[in-house]
Amino acid sequence: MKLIDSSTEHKILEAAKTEFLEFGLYGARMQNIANRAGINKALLHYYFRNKEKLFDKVFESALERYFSNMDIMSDDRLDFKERVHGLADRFLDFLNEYPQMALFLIKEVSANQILFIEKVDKNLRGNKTLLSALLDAQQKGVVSLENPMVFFVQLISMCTYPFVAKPLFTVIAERNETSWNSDSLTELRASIHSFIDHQLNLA
Amino acid sequence: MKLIDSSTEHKILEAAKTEFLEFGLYGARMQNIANRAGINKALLHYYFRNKEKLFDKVFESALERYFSNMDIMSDDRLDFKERVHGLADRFLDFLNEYPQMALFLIKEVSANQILFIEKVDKNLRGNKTLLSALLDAQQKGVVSLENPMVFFVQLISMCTYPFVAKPLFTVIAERNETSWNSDSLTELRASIHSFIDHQLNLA
DNA sequence: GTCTATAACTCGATAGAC
DNA sequence: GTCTATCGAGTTATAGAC
Repeated sequence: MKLIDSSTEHKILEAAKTEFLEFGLYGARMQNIANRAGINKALLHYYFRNKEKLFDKVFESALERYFSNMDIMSDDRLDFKERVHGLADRFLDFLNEYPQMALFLIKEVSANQILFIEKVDKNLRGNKTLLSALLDAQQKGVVSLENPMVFFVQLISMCTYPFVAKPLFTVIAERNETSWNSDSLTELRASIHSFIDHQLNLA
Repeated sequence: MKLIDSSTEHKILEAAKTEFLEFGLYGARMQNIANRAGINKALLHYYFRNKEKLFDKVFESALERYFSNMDIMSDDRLDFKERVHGLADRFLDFLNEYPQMALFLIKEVSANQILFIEKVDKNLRGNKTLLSALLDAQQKGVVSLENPMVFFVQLISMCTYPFVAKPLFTVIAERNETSWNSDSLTELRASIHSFIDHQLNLA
């Protein structure tokens, strides 16, 4: 693990991240990445050999950032329900900061499922994820859910899809003389917390 | 409105639909579409002039199919709550039949929001949509929601994202020795109906 | 390491025969 | 209407000078 990236390499990765997040693997242009980084195309190949390898690096770091939110599921200072609430908040904050991230990950995971499986294993070895924590808590009687997998899917869906489909929701809201903005997001967050409480208290 | 498409034109549209749904506007290849249709590239241009015009036709018919699910919001035989339940079922059935449709629409709407706005107006003139029906019902006191827009977003998210992110959920489920299959979908459906009941009965 | 110049290739589109 | 052949724009990738 290098502590300081060579400045050029770092600039390229930042530029590539911006470009790939916006346009995806096939839509992105090596020329644009070079321009953003303030260098020329040949250097991209000097540092990363080809487009796919460069993309891989970006994809990997995006996945890493995404899964780093799961840390909270192992936080000893919190009880189980607090962890679930905390994770929902983390996801919402994360996607609010990087709104393109959700669609990017979904698009590329769908396009290349095998690459994704490999990388997930790399990122998650040993760490608790939401689903494994839910199954665990269910088995130990900490919570009593109808179906942990369904709860998991619903929760992730409510946290993620609003960002994935933001353009669609914005248009539909405007057509109906209402809006989908940061205030709505605050209210969505509150409603998601109610949902969690309601589901986890069915015990 | 032609009753019988010339066979070639119809074959091209079917082939284009398959290709565009899988790869999107930029990922799709005219050569692949020609191969699927059993003809050659030149004929694609003879019938549809260029790639974008062909895509437009496919996109438009996908949108039309998607919004046709909204019919139920104007069904006089049902009361308001039945309509909402019915619409959720329709969406789940629709996406179960065309699982790639959700991601396709999202990708292309995000990539070309303006085209989408035009086409939405074309598809929706006069018809009730879920959101407009919710706002209406709220105003008339038929239901009493905390925030109709938030409920709308949550409901659509729970119905749609499980299909958008199916590859992701499948992988994560397998990692945890459980599964995400058609049985899970039945249980998801039940849970969504509970959610609707719970939200609409807060009055 | 960084640059310029260009090779090699992909792909949408068109010309023109049948 | 349908085909073969080919053009030309746009892109990734490489050769080679500095």
